[in-house]
Amino acid sequence: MVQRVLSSRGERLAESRRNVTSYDVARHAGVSQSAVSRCFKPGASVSKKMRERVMQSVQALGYQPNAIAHGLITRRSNMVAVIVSNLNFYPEVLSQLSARFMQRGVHVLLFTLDHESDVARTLEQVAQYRVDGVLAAAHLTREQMAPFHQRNVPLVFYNRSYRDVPVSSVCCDQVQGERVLVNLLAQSGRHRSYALLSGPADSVVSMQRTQGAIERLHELGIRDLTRVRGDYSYDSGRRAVHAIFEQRGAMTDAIVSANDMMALGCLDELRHRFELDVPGDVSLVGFDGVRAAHWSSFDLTTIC
Amino acid sequence: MVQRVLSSRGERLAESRRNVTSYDVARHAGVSQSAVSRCFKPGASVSKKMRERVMQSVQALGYQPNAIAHGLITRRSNMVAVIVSNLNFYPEVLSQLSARFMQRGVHVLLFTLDHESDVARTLEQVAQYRVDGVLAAAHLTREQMAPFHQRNVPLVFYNRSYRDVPVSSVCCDQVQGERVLVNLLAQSGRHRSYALLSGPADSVVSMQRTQGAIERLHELGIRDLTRVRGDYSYDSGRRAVHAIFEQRGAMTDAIVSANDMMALGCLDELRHRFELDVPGDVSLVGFDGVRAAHWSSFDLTTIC
DNA sequence: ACAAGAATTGCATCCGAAGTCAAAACTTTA
DNA sequence: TAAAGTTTTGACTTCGGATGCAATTCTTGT
Repeated sequence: MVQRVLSSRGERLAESRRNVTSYDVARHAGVSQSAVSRCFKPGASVSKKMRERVMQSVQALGYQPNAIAHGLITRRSNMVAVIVSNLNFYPEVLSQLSARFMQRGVHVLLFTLDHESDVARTLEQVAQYRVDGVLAAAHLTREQMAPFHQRNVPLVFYNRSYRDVPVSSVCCDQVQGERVLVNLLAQSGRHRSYALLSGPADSVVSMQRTQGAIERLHELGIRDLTRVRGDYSYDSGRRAVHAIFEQRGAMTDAIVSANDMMALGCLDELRHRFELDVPGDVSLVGFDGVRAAHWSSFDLTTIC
Repeated sequence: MVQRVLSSRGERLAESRRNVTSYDVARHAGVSQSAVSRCFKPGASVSKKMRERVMQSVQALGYQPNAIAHGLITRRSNMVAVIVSNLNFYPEVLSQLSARFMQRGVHVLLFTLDHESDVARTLEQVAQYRVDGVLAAAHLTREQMAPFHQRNVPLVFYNRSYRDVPVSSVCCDQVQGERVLVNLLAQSGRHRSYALLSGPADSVVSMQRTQGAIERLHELGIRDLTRVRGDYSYDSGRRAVHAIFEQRGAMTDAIVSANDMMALGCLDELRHRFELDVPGDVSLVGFDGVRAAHWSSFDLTTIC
């Protein structure tokens, strides 16, 4: 019975479009399928003669091992999920990440979040692909992390940390970072009126940065603070300048932005629309250290 | 015999860490595995009662269908490979792409190329994952495309086209585009000396754009042309300005850059290091239409 | 040349879900 | 209420490669 099954497998080789499998290679080389499989496993027990014979058939048939089948049996997909939010997307980081992973034979399965709304659905997908690890540049609740811990899937956060939850994360201290930036502004001692430009309401990172800024400003005895909210984009930074000036006239002479993109938007709007000098008339700090912030047109004060 | 196998499968349920499978759900709900499977297939023949019973067990056990196993049997991985080169990486495009694919239940498996050197290895990986389609923002030779055609895997190129090879590609006409940009420079009629800043030597896109520029400049009777090469990066744009001025003194008053990033580098270097006015003293055109090109600090002339 | 040991090889089975097909359960009709 | 038709359900096989184990072949030592 089993024999019949095996032989019918072989016979079907004749069929057209099917992908070449290890059985096909085995038949062509006159060896067992196990032998073929072993030839692709580094460090397996295979004689030189066998390896040659198999590899010849591999070449002849153009065999490519099926990573999906491999993943099923070994329970390792050799893929890591990278979850990024569409809004604050770090291109350099992603590209470097992928390159480094690929060097180690791991591939990046990309998940993007439009709004934090579909996090749950996205996490389901992540779970279904049985990825070997997850790198999240997005906020997860404790409940959302749990499945990964249960299944022993490494979960690492990028650019956000959690107090009281034992998860790995690669990030800077958002609160402390913002305090440092505020200090830089304050130490010149010449600012009359501060504005604070936050990110989206549901961004934990924005919350932490904003908190750091407010704390430090309060400690420094600064009370006069305009607060506006953006969405992390360049354009929202430009709009924010208008919002700020509407609230306070053009008094504001220091702006603390929750990220670099918005800061760049502010900067351009201040300089080109309002014809103000930055940092002469208005000082500005960002956060993230994106490439563009260092370009000589901007030379934005930023960190991370 | 087969029965024993099945029952031993069931018994192993008692083991600890294993992922919950459809067999586990079936056993818990007292139905067959096929039934569980059908409950996850839209439009399958399942009674309401059955679906409820199964879903209850699914909830109870926290079952997540295994996309790997699903992919193996259906021969559809629901993944598309996106191959991008590390150098010219279009963040917005990638993020939009991923979002749109995800809406359709397809996921992006990311492949990055450091140098065009490891293309072959990368393509092997792509093949092994049995992706349902490939989007390549990189140059492939005819031989490298062949396997995809043979296996009927849709292959689409982004931002590069091939003459005489029947492949889909989404891109603009590089040659014509550059001709248009040259026209824009030329029509002012006030430029004495042109410089052409190309991309990496192995970039076909750069070759085409450069070719378009040279053709058109020649047609316009412009002979005085400095040529330098960059690597598509902002920094290489800055360096290029020095290279250009070393070759021609500061005569050059029009620069055609093969992409926007380098153009922005040029622009910043011209303005802030050489204190020249752009576009007053030197005119500049890019190519790609990246976001930053439209920022008001730059307002770079670009297309695509 | 032969036994003991080491290195290879093949058989059978597994990974986890999907699809085929026939049996079973439920409806409708006469 | 029995026959005929329709819908559900389950048993079994399949996808393609990995692996434990026994069988086989190859080395060694004597």
